[in-house]
Amino acid sequence: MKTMTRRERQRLANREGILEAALTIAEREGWSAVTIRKIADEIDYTSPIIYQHFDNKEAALQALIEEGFADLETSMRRAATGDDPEERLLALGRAYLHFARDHRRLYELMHGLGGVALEPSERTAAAGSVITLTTEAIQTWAQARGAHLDDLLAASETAWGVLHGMTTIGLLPDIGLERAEHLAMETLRALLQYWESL
Amino acid sequence: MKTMTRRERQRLANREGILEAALTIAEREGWSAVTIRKIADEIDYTSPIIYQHFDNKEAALQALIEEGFADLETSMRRAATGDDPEERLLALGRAYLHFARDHRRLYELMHGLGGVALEPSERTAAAGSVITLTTEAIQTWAQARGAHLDDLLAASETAWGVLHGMTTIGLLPDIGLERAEHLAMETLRALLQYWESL
DNA sequence: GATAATATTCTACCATTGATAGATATTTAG
DNA sequence: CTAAATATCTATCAATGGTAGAATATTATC
Repeated sequence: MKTMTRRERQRLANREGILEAALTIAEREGWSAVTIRKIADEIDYTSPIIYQHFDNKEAALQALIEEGFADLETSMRRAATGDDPEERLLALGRAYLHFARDHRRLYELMHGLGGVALEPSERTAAAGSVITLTTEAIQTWAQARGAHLDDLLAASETAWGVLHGMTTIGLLPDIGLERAEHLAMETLRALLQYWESL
Repeated sequence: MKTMTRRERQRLANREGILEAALTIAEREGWSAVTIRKIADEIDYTSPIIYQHFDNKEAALQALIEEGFADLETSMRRAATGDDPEERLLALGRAYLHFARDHRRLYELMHGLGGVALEPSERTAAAGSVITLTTEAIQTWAQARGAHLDDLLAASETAWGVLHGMTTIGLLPDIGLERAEHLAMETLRALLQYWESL
């Protein structure tokens, strides 16, 4: 009996268990309700345990952010499978919006929304691979189309800005992520046409 | 002597003084450093005074947000003076980015960044007039150009998303708001060209 | 199997925060 | 000059992030 409880605990009182618990609480009550004590409660431990796995609350959330960007990258990679370079770019964008729809709270955390203060620089670092992915897709598209894009990085940053901007307004109750996805797709189409015309 | 101090205090211990103090602290140390006690210190009072003017901390910040959107609207109105509808739209966008540059911290607060949790619905309400302004400018442009825009609101939301998205990435240290402004302008141009081609 | 060594977990505490009640000063009115 | 009204402060609360050290459980040693 006791051993059983013990084993159960072992399962939760590790890095991953703590992060899961934090995310669970955030999904229920938002990020500002995520406290060390509630996380500890969620995994049936007391608060000091958390500090054996993370230096502080911020470090734990930072870990979640990194996991989140890794997941986002995976989702985007999986989505961009088609042959048509333009369709692949749009699929990348759709995957981005779908990630936000399916992991709202995590998306909030990853972008400094939801009442958690985190250094922007650390968030940027985590976003790096997503940018790289987008840059590659744009480069492929530009080559296929014979478009002459002098600043590839700028194009990628622009796409990123568009996706994040539309997602942010899509998170507002009046607009919604479905509509935001539509707006984002149209904007991306507009950008591709524009780049092709340069 | 005492009267002097008294008068000095009177000047600060009102709604506006409190909001000014909060903003001052935020400019110095960021929003998560803005505490009731620090605000009180800044205006040479003790903390309970704040609650004579605002129900709670959130209400004070909400008031700042509303002031912020009103300021943003004013800035944008002032900027959009030219005759050419396209140039006016771009000027609107530039004014948006310039506002973020000149009032970084306030912009963060207005958009839920910087570690302050606020109901998105209230922020949306405050943003209403900016949307209206943009919508009008787009409508004028569409009429002048004979562009057939079936969903004017969608166009306006798109522009808003682009501006906010580019601003957000511009706030990141690696990119900067100057570059973000350039990217935003290009995207708006792309959108106008696209809308015209519909 | 008892006991010492080690690892694990908890209790008790600290300073800071948002917020409130009630005491104390200060101004105004009679 | 006193009394009512107003303005302000002190003292306190519960919740938070974080830490030290006590207590418990586990493992190794004899």
